[in-house]
Amino acid sequence: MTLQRQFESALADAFGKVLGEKTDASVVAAADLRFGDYQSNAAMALAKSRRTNPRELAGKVIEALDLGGLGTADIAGPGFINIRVAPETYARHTAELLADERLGVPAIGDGRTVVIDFSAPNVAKPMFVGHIRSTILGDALSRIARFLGFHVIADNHIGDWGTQFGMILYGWKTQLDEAALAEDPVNELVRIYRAINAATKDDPAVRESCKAELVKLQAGDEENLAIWNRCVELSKQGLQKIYDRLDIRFDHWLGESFYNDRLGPLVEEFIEKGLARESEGAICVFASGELPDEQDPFRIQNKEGWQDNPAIIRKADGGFLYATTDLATVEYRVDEWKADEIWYVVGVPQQLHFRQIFDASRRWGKDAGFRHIAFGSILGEDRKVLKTRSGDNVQLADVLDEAVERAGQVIAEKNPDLENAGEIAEIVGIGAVKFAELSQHRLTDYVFAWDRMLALQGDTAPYLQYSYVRIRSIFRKLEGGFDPASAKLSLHEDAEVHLARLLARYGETVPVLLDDHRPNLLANYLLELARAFHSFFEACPVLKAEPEVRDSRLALCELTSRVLEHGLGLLGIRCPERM
RNA sequence: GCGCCCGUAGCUCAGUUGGAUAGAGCACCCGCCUUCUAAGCGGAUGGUCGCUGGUUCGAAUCCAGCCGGGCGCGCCA
Repeated sequence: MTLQRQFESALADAFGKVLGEKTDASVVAAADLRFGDYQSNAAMALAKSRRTNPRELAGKVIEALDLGGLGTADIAGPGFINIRVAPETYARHTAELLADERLGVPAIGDGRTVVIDFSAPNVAKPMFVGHIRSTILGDALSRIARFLGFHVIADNHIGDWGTQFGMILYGWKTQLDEAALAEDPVNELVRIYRAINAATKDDPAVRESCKAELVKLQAGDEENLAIWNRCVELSKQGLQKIYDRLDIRFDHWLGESFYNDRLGPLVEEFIEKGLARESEGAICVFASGELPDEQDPFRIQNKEGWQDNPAIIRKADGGFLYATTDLATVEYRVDEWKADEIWYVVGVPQQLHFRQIFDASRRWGKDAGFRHIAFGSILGEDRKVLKTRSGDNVQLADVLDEAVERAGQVIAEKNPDLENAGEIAEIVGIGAVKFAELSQHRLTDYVFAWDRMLALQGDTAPYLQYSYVRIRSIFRKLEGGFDPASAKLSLHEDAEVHLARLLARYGETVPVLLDDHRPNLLANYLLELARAFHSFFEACPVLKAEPEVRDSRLALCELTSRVLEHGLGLLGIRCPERM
């Protein structure tokens, strides 16, 4: 059990004795080490509701408090209860964590099934930097949820059926370069897409031809279906290369096309059940009237007052849309996969869309714990959102290449004799890109800048990886064996105690990451841990210390390297042995 | 017009859900490599947390109103 939970339990008992009834007493890591290791504001909160003096209440609680020798408690200010943990407690706790393969992290998921929808690029287009957020965030959340005991289904809902296929089909038939296709399929698809896209702008005839190709495809024309199939396969192979580099795997790739057959019947079902009706030629889902207007995602207010803001599920021309596919997808995930929760890792602009989908799904009887895990936009230098459609967008593959290139330069400079330099540059460079994304609050918009995303010093993945590397280096130079399982720890130096203090907090940090789906809290924790380690490393020699001190410090090093490697692993970032 | 998000050090950003003297990184300045990897460590400088009120023992955090920025509001995804 984490120290935090032990203190909460002891404090709850003490409050129970004093107040004569069961209460919860939350304990958090102290804001400032001068106040102790942990603090509780429970006395102030409880005194308020009971109209008693908080300091007095805190005093009685401290008298009744039994910390079992883990530490000492005192009162401060208006009624804070501060807990100071004894170094021996940290020493013992560190030894316990070394024997625990979960590193102190409780499994809170309880086997519940959660479907995570992330990345979802369009086929026949490369991934741009804009895709980085959903892809990396979604993967990290998948790893975290899995470790916390959820049954995770990672689903890549690729855009394999959009209207862009009209242009691609027409381009394929009129100007495909077979040699270029063999060389670099995705690039060739992009080339014809762009060429036709440009042509449609000033030639209505081309536009009509594209539309005709799309209609033929949707009607099941064999030739067009075969071309479409080929395009999707080639695109998937291209995407897989990037996912391999990013070390990302999906359990399913059920794209839009997978739900095609369901769309027509779904719309009919919605009409039959009175969930949707015709309006201006289109079939729309409107407000239920069950909610007050201000809570209803299908109603928004404007000059004329409350107005319907429907989700269109069938166009006037009979075509289906984004909302239709998303509803079919919900149905499949709830009925076939028995999803208890569905998380959508999609940008914040689509908030309204998801509120409508979630509400419509519930009224339809397809209920799950829906979560739109929104994130902010990546902006260009002009502070405008990077548009996927504009041609000057930066490709994700180029960002990765540049990151690895820069990491390679640093290695050549600092450690020219390093073996496997190429492989390590890949681990470091890609780690840097991932960490730049994950260390930030997900809702923050940011301007894309090479130097910022590819920084290798300061609060970055390489900083964390470097602390791991320093530890591995110690163990390589260690003569004779060391058995972490039988290590006896005694902590004397401030740097030792502080390192142990942070190691104890890993199990307190990981479970809260999913409260609001924020991996950046883990990034913050890991940076703090690595800072503590680097300070320790400078202040406390390990190999040259007396045998008992040495073993104690080796135990700290061992646990630190395990937590760093594990924590980075939850973010999808690997650790090299040397760098 | 209505809704959502944002405004914190010169720059980029955190801030454990209302706690104590608001923290990191970058940049700048001063120190530290014959001792376990200097992608590092120690120190210095740097803030009216957009503005004004309110709620209370206590507000960067919650509420209201302004100012500034981003995004979204019927047949794209």
